[in-house]
Amino acid sequence: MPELPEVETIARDLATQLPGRTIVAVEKLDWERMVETHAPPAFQATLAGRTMQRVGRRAKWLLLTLDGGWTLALHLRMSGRVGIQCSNPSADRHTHLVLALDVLDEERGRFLSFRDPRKFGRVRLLEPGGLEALHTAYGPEPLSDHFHPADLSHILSRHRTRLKPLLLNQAVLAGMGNIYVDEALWLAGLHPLRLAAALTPDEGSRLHVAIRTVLTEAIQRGGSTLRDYRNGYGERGQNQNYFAVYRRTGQPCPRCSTPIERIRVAQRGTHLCPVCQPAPAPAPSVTPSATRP
DNA sequence: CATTACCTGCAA
DNA sequence: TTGCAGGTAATG
Repeated sequence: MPELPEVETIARDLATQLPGRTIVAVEKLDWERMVETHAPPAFQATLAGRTMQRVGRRAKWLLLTLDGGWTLALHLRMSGRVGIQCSNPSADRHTHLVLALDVLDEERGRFLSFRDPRKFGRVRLLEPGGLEALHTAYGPEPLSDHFHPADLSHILSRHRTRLKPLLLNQAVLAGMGNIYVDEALWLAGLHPLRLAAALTPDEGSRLHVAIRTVLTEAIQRGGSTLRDYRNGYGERGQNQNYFAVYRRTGQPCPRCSTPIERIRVAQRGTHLCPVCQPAPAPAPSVTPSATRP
């Protein structure tokens, strides 16, 4: 599901609603494996009475800063959805976590919910040390002011792998997923099977621009909704209407009109324009070429 | 690096 | 019925 732009959009929405609100109780928790750090009684005991101070994001984690140095971290994985509701959503069979919030007035939602039909989503309740570990587990934030072309060049040069699996690796670069890797590689004109370390300096800087452009535009459009994703208000994103290649197999490339192809890379459906993204030279054969005169 | 597992729902 | 899905961790 959500990649960086979707999680960022949710975080910005929640940031207008949650700071200052107090968690009264865990109203529902019916999928215990969702909470990785605590058994349900300790989870409830630690959360109850805490006030939310800030909402942020690191990689694809949504971070709710609580008083006392705690952080509630939510990962939506493939089908997770987070939102604030005025009426209790606990009856929904796919809503596995509901936090009851303090009552302010009729307008403000009183329930913070995590819905996830596939049950891949995860929750961690972290002390300061745990938050540090979470931060160091991930690569740089691609939209940070500190992420320069040289940082990407360095990443590319020190990995002997192909572009797509590299960009999907959260420990190397945080926040890219299947959609935005395909889109960024198309924008940069690079085939997903190219070897990272073999890019020219120009190709590296094109990729740097492409990554930041694709992510920034997706945030401006409120993220991409394929099926499950909704922002903090339950609304769909619009970025899916602007995909160049993702899930556009057979449709014309926006740049050259060649039909988009779909291949399998790193076990993921991968979309590309065979003209704009020329395939790398095939792996060297074991025997020398027999086509010599 | 590839495969499998984790889950459910939906389209082909 | 099969295969596929926005992610990641755990295996050979």
